[in-house]
Amino acid sequence: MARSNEAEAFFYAVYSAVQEIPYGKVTSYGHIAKLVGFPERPRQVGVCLKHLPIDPQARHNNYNVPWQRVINSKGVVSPRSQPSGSQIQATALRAEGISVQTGALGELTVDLAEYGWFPRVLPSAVDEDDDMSEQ
DNA sequence: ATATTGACCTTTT
DNA sequence: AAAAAGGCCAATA
Repeated sequence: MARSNEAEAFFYAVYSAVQEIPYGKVTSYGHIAKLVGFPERPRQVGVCLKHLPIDPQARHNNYNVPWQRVINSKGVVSPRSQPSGSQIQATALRAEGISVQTGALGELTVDLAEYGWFPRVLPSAVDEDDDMSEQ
């Protein structure tokens, strides 16, 4: 089964990375992509998560994967196809104590400064370099 | 079989 | 400052 060994590895890597997200924290698709070693493929991360809770035995599904903790880089829950889906995700996030604000257009925004989880991947890129613009 | 879409991100106007 | 374009590749049409 599976498509290719490469694709399967990517799926599993993504699921593992998502499982690393602490409870009550969120991260972005792009960061997950970086963690698995493919910073240029954030969209495929979404493809992987889309497969998750739908079919229990369709593909490498894993109910232990907290897909809800993955949002886009703007700190907004991805609207996805149906508006209800984002609401479900927002509800799940609130259940973890994450504050999700609803915009006028139904945009579900999360404060990345508070709930964002972005561990640095690079081994030794910057050490004593003080970042002054952080917020 | 080819063509378009999409739970996105970065770089470039 | 905001908007457009490019890129990526599995899944769907």
